Parts: sequence; structure tokens; C-alpha cells
Amino acid sequence: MERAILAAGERHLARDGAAALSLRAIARDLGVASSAVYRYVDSRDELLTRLIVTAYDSLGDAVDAALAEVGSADPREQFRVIGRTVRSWARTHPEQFALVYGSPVPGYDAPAERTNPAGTRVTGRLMAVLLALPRSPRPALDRAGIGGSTYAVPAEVPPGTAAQVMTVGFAAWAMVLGTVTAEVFQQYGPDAVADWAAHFEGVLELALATVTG
Amino acid sequence: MERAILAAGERHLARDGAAALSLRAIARDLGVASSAVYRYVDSRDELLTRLIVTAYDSLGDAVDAALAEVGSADPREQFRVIGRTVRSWARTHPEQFALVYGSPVPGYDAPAERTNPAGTRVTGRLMAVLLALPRSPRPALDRAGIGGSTYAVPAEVPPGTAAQVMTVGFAAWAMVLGTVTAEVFQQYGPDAVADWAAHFEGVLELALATVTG
DNA sequence: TGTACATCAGTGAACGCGCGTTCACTGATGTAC
DNA sequence: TGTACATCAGTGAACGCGCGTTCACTGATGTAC
Repeated sequence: MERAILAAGERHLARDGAAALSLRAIARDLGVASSAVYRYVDSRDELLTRLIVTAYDSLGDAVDAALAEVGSADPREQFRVIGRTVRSWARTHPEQFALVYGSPVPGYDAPAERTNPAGTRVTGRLMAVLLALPRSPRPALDRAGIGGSTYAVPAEVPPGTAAQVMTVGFAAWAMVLGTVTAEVFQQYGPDAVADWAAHFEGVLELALATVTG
Repeated sequence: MERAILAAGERHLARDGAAALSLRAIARDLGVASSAVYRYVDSRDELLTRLIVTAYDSLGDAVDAALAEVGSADPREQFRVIGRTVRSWARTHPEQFALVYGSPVPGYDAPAERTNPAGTRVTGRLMAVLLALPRSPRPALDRAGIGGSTYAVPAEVPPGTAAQVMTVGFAAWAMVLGTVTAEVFQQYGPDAVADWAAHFEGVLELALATVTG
């Protein structure tokens, strides 16, 4: 029953979006009194939190599975695989993508202690790949003011080249995620990109070039 | 009065987000019967459409003003100016930014014929700047499958180098917009980036490098 | 200068709706002796 | 093997809420003669 509620919640999420998520609609869906749902779920917000965690995990599982499949390929290919997986997951789960990478849901803010562990899975994978990629120095970044205090550098990153690694890493990721967002939310108008798959492959190469110089 | 409604709509947008926009709340705000609003606005959706157009125009005006201020600087600097303006506009108008560049509003889809003219203003400016930037060939893009049928190339773009211009342009823009989105929606967690202004300057350089090779 | 009339901004009551949440309850299932 | 009792999943009515939208209306302002 608990799983049925989660599943119905995901169905509603997929059809109507997070803002329209309603416990009553879910109860109706399950052929059950609306009060019955409260035996399994504390409140609407708690259900939303669970759905967010589920969404992060779904994406994280997809990325892990895809990485496992290519084995220990070179980091370039691992980067591409992560990107492609995020894209295809976003295309098949647009509302869940919106939930975790779109505008915040009005009147709700996620309790960080519950969403963070699942939320950082993909980022962690990505970080490891970025550290394995070759990098050339970027004098323009020094000139732009990137320095030791620009980021809160996590422990995994060697302190020397730290700041520039973070800059190119975040920038490459923003390019990939921004492109996925543009496709899923149709930000470029309906027609500008005729072949999104090809465009995305091009973006992956440019994102890699951003990292490797 | 019409302007008062628009202004109140913007206030509510800024405070509660688009999904929570309510004609009754606006009427309450204006100290007026809820039915009075209908003399000036056809429906809630029509108000939303007007607010979207207003938001696009507000951003477009900001970009135009910033570009006018730097005069006919070199295209690199014009690119940076556009990027910085988008960022600062997004930071001061987060809900309007979410409205036009975030998840779609549930249960509403914008009538393209009304939002498109305002929506393409910034893109148009950007396109002109991109065409003025020097570019070096990108063999990786050919290999990735970018070709003549990947984009619906607008008339302003010379057909020869068309596809690659589009790829690097969209990619650079996705990097910039993805970074702004990450900052405004706090996608990287609360602490990872300590100095967003510096990070953004770095991103601008990397986006430029994506275009110029 | 005064009267009859049209215009029109805004009123307030009402419609039907769906929502989150609470609460006392029923009735089936399982457990203990 | 049979009875008394506890557990617990699910019921249904009710609460108060805010919403979009409609409609007949009031009353002030302006216009025409």
C-alpha cells in the first residue's frame, strides 16, 4: 500500500507536475478514502520530499548502471555516458527532472538533510570523472578573478589546482544541464533545434573541451 | 488601474511564484472586489501571459540598456555584458526568471504568438554578437554528427558555417544560463560556490572560449 | 442653467469546485488463554 | 476447539479554506439637448 501511494504519486507528478500534487487525487486513484492515505504518509509535504528522494535515486541509479555497463572506460567516455544518461532520464521523466532541477515548488522547501544524500550522487560521480580528465591551465580564469576563496572545495579535490578544477567542472556541467533543460522545457522555441541528439553530442564535446582546454 | 493590477500581479509573483498567482489575492491587495479585476483582465491565464511578456520585456530592456551603455565595444565584451545583465536581472527577479526560464507553470501553456516576440529579444541580440565573434573550426563537432540538418538555421546566419555556429552558440548560452539557473535555484547545494560573481566571470571566459575555440 | 439619459467602474452575493487535515467509527484479522 | 480481547487498515463525514468566474446591481460621472 505504501508503495502504491508512492507509485500513484509519481503518476500524478508525471501527468500534472509537483504543484498540482494532491493527496485526495491519489486517494481517488487508489479507490480509497482520502483519510486512508494519512496512515502511510504524514502530510502532502512529506510525500513530496519522498518523491524528490525517489527522483534523485532514480537518476542516480540510471547513471550508476550506465557507468557500470561501460566499465572502466577512459574518463572522456565516462563523462559522455553521464551526460547522455542525464539527458535520456530527463526526457523520460520530465516532471521529475523539473522537480529536482527546475524551479522550486511554491510553498515547499525540501528538508536538506533528507534530500542531500540522494541529490549529490550524480555530482559525486561527475567529480571523480572530472578529476581523472587531463587539464591544461587557463590563464583567462586567473584574470577573471577565480582564486582560493571562490569555492568551498571538497576534500577529494587536491588543493593546488583546486579553484580551476571547480570552475571548469561547474561550467561544463552547467553547459550539459543547461542544454538538457533547454530541450525538456523547450526554451529555444519549438523549431530551432531539429536534431537534439546530434546537438547534444556536440555539446558533450564542447563541454569536454571546456575541461581539458 | 490596469497598471495597478499588473504591478500587484508582479508583487505576488515575486513573493509566491507563478503557480500561486490568484486574481482574488490581487483584488484583496488592491482593496477591491474580486469581480472588479475582471473589468481589466479576461482571466487568470491571460494575466499570466501578460506577466510573462512583461518579464521578457523587463529582461530585454535591461540587456538593451546595458549594451547601449558600453556602446559598440568589441563583441567579446558585448557577450560578457549580456551575460552579466541576465545574471543580475535573474538575481533581482528570481520568480520572473523562474517564470520564463524555469519549469513550465502547471495547467497553463503560454500562447506562443503573444510571448514569442518578447521572448526572442535577448536571443536576437546574442545571435548578432555570436556572429561577430571570431571562430575557429571544431573537427570534434563534425565527428559528433553536427550537420546541415541539425538546426533550423535562421536567415541571419550565413549558410556555410551555419551548423557549427549554432552548436557553439547554443552551447555557450546553455553554459551561461545553466550557471545562472544553478545560482538562483541553488542547484549546487548551499555552500559549494562561495563567490558567485567570480565564478560567473570565469564561466563567461569559458563560454567565450567555447565560441572562439 | 437645468433636466434626461447613457456610460461605466466597481459591488457583493452566489455558483461549484478541490484542497489538507482531523476524528470518531467499523469491521476484519490475528493472538492469548 | 472455543471465546475474549487487542490490533489495525480503512471509512465517511466534517472543518474551514481559497480559488475562478458569473451576474444583476448601484451610483457616480459625463453628455446632449
